[in-house]
Amino acid sequence: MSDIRHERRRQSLLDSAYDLFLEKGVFSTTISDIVQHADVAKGTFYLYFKDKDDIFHALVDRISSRIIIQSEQAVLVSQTPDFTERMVLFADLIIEYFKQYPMVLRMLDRHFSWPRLTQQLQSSTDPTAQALMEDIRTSPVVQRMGAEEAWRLAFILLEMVGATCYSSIIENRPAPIDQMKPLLYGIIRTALSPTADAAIPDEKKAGVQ
Amino acid sequence: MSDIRHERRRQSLLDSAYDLFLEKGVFSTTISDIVQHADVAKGTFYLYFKDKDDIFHALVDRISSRIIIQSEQAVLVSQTPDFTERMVLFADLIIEYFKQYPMVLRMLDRHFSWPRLTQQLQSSTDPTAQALMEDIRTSPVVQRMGAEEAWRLAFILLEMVGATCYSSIIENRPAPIDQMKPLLYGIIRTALSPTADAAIPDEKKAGVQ
Amino acid sequence: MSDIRHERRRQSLLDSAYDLFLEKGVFSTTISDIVQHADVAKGTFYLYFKDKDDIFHALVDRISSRIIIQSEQAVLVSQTPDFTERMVLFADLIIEYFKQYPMVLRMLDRHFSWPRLTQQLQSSTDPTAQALMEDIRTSPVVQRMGAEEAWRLAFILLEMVGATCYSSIIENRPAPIDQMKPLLYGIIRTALSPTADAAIPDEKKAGVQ
Amino acid sequence: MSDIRHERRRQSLLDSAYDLFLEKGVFSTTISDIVQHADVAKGTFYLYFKDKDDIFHALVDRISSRIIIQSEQAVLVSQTPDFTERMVLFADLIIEYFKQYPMVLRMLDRHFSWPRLTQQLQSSTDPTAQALMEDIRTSPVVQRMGAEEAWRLAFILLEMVGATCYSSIIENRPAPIDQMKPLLYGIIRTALSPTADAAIPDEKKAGVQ
DNA sequence: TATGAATGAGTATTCATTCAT
DNA sequence: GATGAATGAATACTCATTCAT
Repeated sequence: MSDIRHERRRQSLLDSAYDLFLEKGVFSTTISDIVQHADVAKGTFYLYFKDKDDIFHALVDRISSRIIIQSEQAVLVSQTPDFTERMVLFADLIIEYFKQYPMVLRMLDRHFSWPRLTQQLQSSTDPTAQALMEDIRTSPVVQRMGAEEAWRLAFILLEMVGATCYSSIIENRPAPIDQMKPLLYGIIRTALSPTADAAIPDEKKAGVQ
Repeated sequence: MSDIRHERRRQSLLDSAYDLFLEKGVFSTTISDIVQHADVAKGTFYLYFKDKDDIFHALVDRISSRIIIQSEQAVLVSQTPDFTERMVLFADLIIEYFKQYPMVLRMLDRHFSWPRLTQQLQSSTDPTAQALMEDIRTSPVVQRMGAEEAWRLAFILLEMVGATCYSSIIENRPAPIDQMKPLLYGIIRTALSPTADAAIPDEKKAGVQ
Repeated sequence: MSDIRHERRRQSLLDSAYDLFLEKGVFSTTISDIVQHADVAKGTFYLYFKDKDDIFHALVDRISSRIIIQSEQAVLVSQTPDFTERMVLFADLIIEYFKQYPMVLRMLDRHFSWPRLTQQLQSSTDPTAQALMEDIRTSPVVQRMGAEEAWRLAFILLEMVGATCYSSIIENRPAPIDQMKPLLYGIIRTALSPTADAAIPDEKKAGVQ
Repeated sequence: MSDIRHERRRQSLLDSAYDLFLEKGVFSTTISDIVQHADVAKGTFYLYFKDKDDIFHALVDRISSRIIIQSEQAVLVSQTPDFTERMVLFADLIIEYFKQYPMVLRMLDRHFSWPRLTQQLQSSTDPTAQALMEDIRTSPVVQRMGAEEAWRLAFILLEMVGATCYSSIIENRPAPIDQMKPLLYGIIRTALSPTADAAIPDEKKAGVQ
């Protein structure tokens, strides 16, 4: 299958981009750098990717998926019984990942994002990804709020975690990430707990103005 | 006063950058564009700013301050008695601003951020900025959690609002901003309400891992 | 042969640089001028040379070689029997060349130099260059002083000729080159003559101090 | 006297240029650098010098004079009886100076030159400079060859020494300066000795061609 | 498919010089 | 004389993209 050769080469370019983006930053890495490091010809790049932005987003997707799946695997292993605590653990594992690999976080440049992921994860054949999807689908939160609403909530919480990681770990503000964690987890817990629903206002109250 | 001339010229360059960044995007705007639009010589730019990044960040600060102050003014006018509701209103006004001026949001490119702001606001002589600072300082949340902790909470909530605005308004996901609002405000209300504190775990529970 | 295309293009850039350096001077000639005159794209220049200095030195080498070889050809044609007189004739031909093409001398800007040349000439496949090398190697001076010492002497004499040409022809001092010639040739003759050796002090006398 | 202030400031600019030219090279030093280091305003520079070239040449003259005078002083102290040996010693002292301060040699960039100097020295009121002039004027060489011819010879020999120093000390070729010295001094000795005159050809023989 | 030489548009930045104060 | 803010011309160099082989 030439498809295998094709995919292997594509991955080789992604690997190359990953190394260089981490090392020199996305901006300073040129397509010349990438092909040189991947040991293919200049023109070959364009057979696989449209431009630097294209390969960057493909890379963001790959990394994000891996972080998500890796974290979910650890969640499954932990056999945490409570859904909310599973989600807190999930968030914690992601934060720990970024703590350990801050350069990855810097590279992602706030592009670590849930919605982009859900698309991928939902169509993923990876069993761990499917387990995560299933866990959320059958969660009490979805049953209480409905799937749509629950996804949005999950989205907001992940954005919150991602944005806070970026500011705290990369820009060192407003405080070290370990001091931000209790607050983040507190918010996640209350947001997912049944009592939290009460705080959600009626539609009419939504627009405060 | 040569200082006045100096400041006026600086503002003129910032105005020029603002117009062009909004119109053509930050990346596509060149220093040449900026000086031409401001009607000063090329070299003059470098007397005021180091490079494009420098003027961009100066601009982000200026815009962010203005949005904050403008929103706080409306909050003051509303005479909302409850602190939590003042904060929800404050968030709402910011969201409405970005809804109305999505290009500003795009321009800020996720750089609308609380900590960068607090530094400025705290040293600001603007009465509205001082009123905001005072309101937070004397809030029940600060009294309950302590100033440090409260600032971090505020920070997280603002990051959450900003990140959600960006995704929702600019990238149209996962849902229109009006559908995100109830969830955001719910989270803000519970986070600021006294009962929320119960959800904040002890230090020992913080590290889930 | 891609090598032939490559070399042809390189020479074309050198030709272009030669024309412009002579016409406008090295300083006033820009890379843009060179590529325009050579009718290639800007970027192409950088595939062949690092910067203006790089092409300048490549050009100096090319010109110097040509002057040397051309002069040696005339020496061979003259069938001058005596080695010393061959060398004086050789110097004279170089001086005459610079007299005829003062702009070349100006362009070389005192970079016409023997050691840089010997490297090239020694590895040259040009029969005239090889004849020159052979003539020197088998000269009585080499036999008397040893090769090392003789090369150094030749070097000093060529530096002397070059520096005097520059001052005399380009800066008109201290006198017209024709009035400098007798002195130069006198020095060359005594330096190469057997009796000159007597004047070369012992090592101990070398450090006057 | 405002003249004193003027001269002091001029010297201060020259000092500044000297420091910076040595440290960063002539090319990389800007007029801004010079005025900043001299602690005067930009415009002031132009009250004293036309441009960078102007101050550079003023500096070359100052340095060259100092080296010459300093060397002549040592010659006078040595009380060497023979004129030729005084000249060899003089050359040696110059070489030793450049050996000790190669950066000065680099800065002079082959502009250390006799004719430029003679003008200055001849009009100099410095007693050492006058002693040097007098020594040459009354030398046997001048008596034998005539003043004109002798000056030209001196010129050639100084050019030879300067060019050889530059190549040897700065560009390390063709050999260390200490190995070049015996040859240089041999040439100087024979050139100044009475027997050397014999080698100077008649006018008709001058043009070898 | 793959190559990599050639392209050339595009831009930041420097710095000598001026001149109103 | 002295200042230094303002000027703006001038230029090197990069790098994404193409296309003939």
